[in-house]
Amino acid sequence: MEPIEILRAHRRAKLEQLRRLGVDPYPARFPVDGRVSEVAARFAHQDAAQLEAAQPRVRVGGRVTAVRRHGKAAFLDLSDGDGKLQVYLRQDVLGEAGFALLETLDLGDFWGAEGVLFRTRTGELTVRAELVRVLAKALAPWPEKWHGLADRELRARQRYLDLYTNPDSRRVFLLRTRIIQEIRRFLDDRGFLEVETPMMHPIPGGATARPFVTHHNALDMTLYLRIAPELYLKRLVAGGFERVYEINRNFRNEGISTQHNPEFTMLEFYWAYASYEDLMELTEAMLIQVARAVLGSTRLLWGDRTLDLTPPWPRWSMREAVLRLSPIPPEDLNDRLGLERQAARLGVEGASALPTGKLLAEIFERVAEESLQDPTFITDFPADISPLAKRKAGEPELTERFELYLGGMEVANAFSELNDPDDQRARFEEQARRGGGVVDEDFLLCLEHGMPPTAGEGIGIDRLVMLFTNSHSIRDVILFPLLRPRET
RNA sequence: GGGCCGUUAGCUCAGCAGGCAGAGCAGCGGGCUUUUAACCCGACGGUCGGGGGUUCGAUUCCCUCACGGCCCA
Repeated sequence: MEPIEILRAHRRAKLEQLRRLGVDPYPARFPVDGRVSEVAARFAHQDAAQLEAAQPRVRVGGRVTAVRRHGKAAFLDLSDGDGKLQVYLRQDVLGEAGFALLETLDLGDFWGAEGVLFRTRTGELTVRAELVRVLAKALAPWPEKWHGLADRELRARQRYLDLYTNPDSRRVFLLRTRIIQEIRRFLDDRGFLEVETPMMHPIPGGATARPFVTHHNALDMTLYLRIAPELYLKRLVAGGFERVYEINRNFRNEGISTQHNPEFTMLEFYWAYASYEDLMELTEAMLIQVARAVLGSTRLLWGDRTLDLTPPWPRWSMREAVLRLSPIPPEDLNDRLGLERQAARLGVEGASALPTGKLLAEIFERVAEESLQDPTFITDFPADISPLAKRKAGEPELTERFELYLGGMEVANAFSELNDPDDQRARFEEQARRGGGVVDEDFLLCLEHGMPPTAGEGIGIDRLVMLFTNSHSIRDVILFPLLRPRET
C-alpha cells in the first residue's frame, strides 16, 4: 500500500470505530455560541480570577488543528481559520467512554466541545470540556501544522487547505470582499444602480479580445462568453438608467500570466451627462475611500516601494508620458515615419502595417507603463485604438479617454462614450476591416434612438486587489484560478 | 512563445563535486491529568515527476517530455 493510502486507511478505520461505538461521524447540527475566534475575543480580557468567579459556559465547534495528549488528559486546538480556542479534556470529567473518543481523533477533524472557560497556568484561555462531540471526520491527511501548505500550486488547487493554514491567504480574500463591498457602497451612495447584463453574447463586443465560444442547443445558436459588458450597459443608459454599474466576470480566451486569468472580475460603470474628466475625479475619490476603509491608509505597500494615493494624480497625455519617460525626441512622435522607426527599434513586429495611433500606444506600453508606479492618468488616446470613445473636440485623431496606471499596471480604462451613431458605425466597420470585430447593428440601432452624453469606466478588480494586498500574482487574489487539470 | 529556477515520504524541507535515500511534522505502538511547534521511548513510511542516454554503478551528470514558479514578450 502507498504511504498515503495507509494514512487514509488509519482514518477510515477510526471512522468505522466511531460507527461501532454508535457515534455518528457526520451529525447534522451542533448549535454553538459563536465562532471560536469570536468566543476567544469575547473573553480575551478576562483574567484567571474573573473567569473563576464567572464560570462562563461556552459551546464551540471547529477544526482540530493540534492535539497534545497527556495520558488521561489532552489539549486540543479548535480553529476556525481566523483564530483558535484551546479545549482541555480530562478523563475524570468526561468519563472513560467520552475520553476514549480521542482514540478516533485526527488532525483536520471537526469537533464540538462544551464546558466552562478558564485560564491555564500559562494563561491560555481554555474550555474545560464536559462534553465533546465528533462533528465531521476528516479522511484525508492534514497539511503540516507549522508551515502549512507552501506549494503555490497546491495552495491554489486546494484553496480550502490554504485558507485554513495560511493566515495571509485568508487576509487577502477577506480584503478582496471588503474592497468590493466598499466600491458598491461608494457607487450606491452616488445614485448608481447595480445591474446584471448578459454573460452570453450573440456578438462579442465592447473590447478587443478572443472570446470563448459556446453553443445554445435549442436555438442552435453560437454564443460567446462576454469579453466586456460595455455595449449592454450603454443600452441601459439609453434606456434611462442614467447611472449604472456592474461588477462581474469577463472572459478572454488569451494567455495566462501573473496578471491575466481567463476569467476576471471587472467593475464597469456609466454616468450620463458626465465626461471622462469627471471620471478622473470620481476615480480618485473612489480609490481613496476604498483604501481608507479597508487599509486605513492611502499609502499602498507595493513590493519594495510605497504607492501614494494622495490626490490630485498627475494627468499626462500618452505623448507626454512617452516624452517624459524615454529619450525619444518629440519630432519622432509627429509623423508616421518617426513612429514606425521608434516602434521597430523597440521590437514592435510589423510596425509598418499598424495604424498610426497603435504605434504610439505600442511605444507607450514599452517605454512608460512599468515606470508608472504612483497613480497616473494617461489621457489623449489615439482614436484608432479607441473605437468606442468620443473624439476630442478640435483633435479628431485623439479621444476623450484615459487609463489609470498604478504600480506599473493598467487598473482603469475610461472615456466619454461615443454616442454619434454614424461615427460609431464607421469605427465598427474600420475595426471589422482589420479583423477586429463584428458590427453590432443592434447597438447601433440603440444609438440611433439616442444616448445622452455619458462617461464610462472599467476597473479591473483583480488587479486592484493585487495592489491593495501587495500580491504580485493574480492567482493569489482569485480563489480558484484556472489551472491545468492534474493528471491522476 | 522565450529565459531562469524547481519537482525527493501525506506535509515542510535537507542531501547528491556518481557508491546502501535523510530530518522535522503527520501517521503507528508505548508512557505521561495545565500542555501549546508539548515532551520521552520504539518501530514504520520512498517509482528521488515520466522516459531515454552516459557509466561497473544515476536521486546526483546529459537529453527529452510533463507540470509548476518567477521574469520577459
